[in-house]
Amino acid sequence: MVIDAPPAARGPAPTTSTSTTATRLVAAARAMLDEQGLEGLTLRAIARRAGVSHGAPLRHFPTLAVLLSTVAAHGFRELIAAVDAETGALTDDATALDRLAGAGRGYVKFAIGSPGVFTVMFRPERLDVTDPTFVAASVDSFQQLQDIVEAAQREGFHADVDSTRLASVMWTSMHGLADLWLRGGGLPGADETFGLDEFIALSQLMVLGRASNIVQNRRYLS
Amino acid sequence: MVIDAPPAARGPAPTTSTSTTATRLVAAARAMLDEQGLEGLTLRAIARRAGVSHGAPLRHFPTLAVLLSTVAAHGFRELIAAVDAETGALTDDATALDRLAGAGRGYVKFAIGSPGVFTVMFRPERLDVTDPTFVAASVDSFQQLQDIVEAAQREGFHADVDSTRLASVMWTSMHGLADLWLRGGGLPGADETFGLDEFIALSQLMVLGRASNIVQNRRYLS
DNA sequence: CCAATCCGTAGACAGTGTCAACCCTCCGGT
DNA sequence: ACCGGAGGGTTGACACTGTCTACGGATTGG
Repeated sequence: MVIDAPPAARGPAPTTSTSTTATRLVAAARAMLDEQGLEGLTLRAIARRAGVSHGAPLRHFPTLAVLLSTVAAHGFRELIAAVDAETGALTDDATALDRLAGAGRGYVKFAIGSPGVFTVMFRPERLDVTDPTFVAASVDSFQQLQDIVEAAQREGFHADVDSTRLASVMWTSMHGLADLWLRGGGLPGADETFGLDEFIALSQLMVLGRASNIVQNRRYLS
Repeated sequence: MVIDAPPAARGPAPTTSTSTTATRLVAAARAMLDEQGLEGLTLRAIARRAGVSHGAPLRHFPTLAVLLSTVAAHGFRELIAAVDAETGALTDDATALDRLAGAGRGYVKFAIGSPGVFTVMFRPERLDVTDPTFVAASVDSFQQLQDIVEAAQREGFHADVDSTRLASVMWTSMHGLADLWLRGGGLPGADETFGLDEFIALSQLMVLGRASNIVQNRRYLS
């Protein structure tokens, strides 16, 4: 019946130590998001998947919204890692603006690669948006972006603009692309020859300007 | 008990003709969205608000998702009107790029002014995204944008880019701003001196370039 | 005039989130 | 050595949800 690894059959702590019921609930929710998205993501279904009774989750999370906030917080940590991976893959001669473009690519590719978690991260109606670990993770994610933006500003990119506000605008441009792409499995005008990478490049061409496209064109526009 | 205008007390059609049960259900859902957003937007609550029994809605909409898709379709019609109003308010010497900027302002201002409907319009998990009237309304909304984009291209704005794809990118930039603004009641860096209008202008400064900002600066940046 | 159709009702059903009662197991203090 | 409490699991109940079905009354077309 239980698909994932069943937990403590009963009473005693398995004390594998990294496989507490709380973490297994979060993992179960995460797995369901990957497989089915938001659909059927209920408290009881998560509990079933984790192999516990329907009342068990409330011993660890006061409410479903808090459980999902924990999942979303993990999502933000993964997002940070994905952005790091994308910017870290740049060659040494990359400019700060190239890194900013890389951060945008990392953001969108994470969203499209993990649509379930990404979606729940931006469904405030299903989260407890005041949950401290959720808030901390999303603040850290924004700070990561702001750091990159500030580096680009030091190289002259819109140096006169407040860096927080500039980072906000960078965020909105990539977020809108990710959100609308996810909404309908693409965007008007997308086809085999012009896919996600091309849309990212086009969007960044407009937002970041031509200067940033030296690297982008080399990598993504043939 | 019933807050809105009660419908047919019983049997006979009131035949006010524009106040059928179907339209009143849509109006009730719309009113609830304006007042409480997504929260508590259930089939039965909509029925209560419309003054009918909980089974009545299914006589007119096969499912809650279809009812909400109808509400969302209305939202797209309103959005089209809001964009028309914003671009129509421009003076005669406005360029096509100014109109494009106006369309963006209209989009974001509609979203922030009617957050409930706007949000449901972009919650595919609560809609039947195959509903024909929903699809038609959203297609029309995109077409409206594309027409404006094409006019700007005729004036030289990124004339070499496919107009559908360019319109998609314009859409994502404003949509991301609206979505993230709604998510937290603002954006990092917003305050009394730098609000929504300023974020719109900053975003458009980057996406549309400096040329479009003659009008914008005059109107929104002091 | 009468049958069919429309459109409303009420009741049932499975499933939901949350709460309360219970119960077992572990651990620290005396 | 015991025992009391806490932690963390169980089950059952509650109000509520979306949808289905059976029912009933009015309107209307043949």
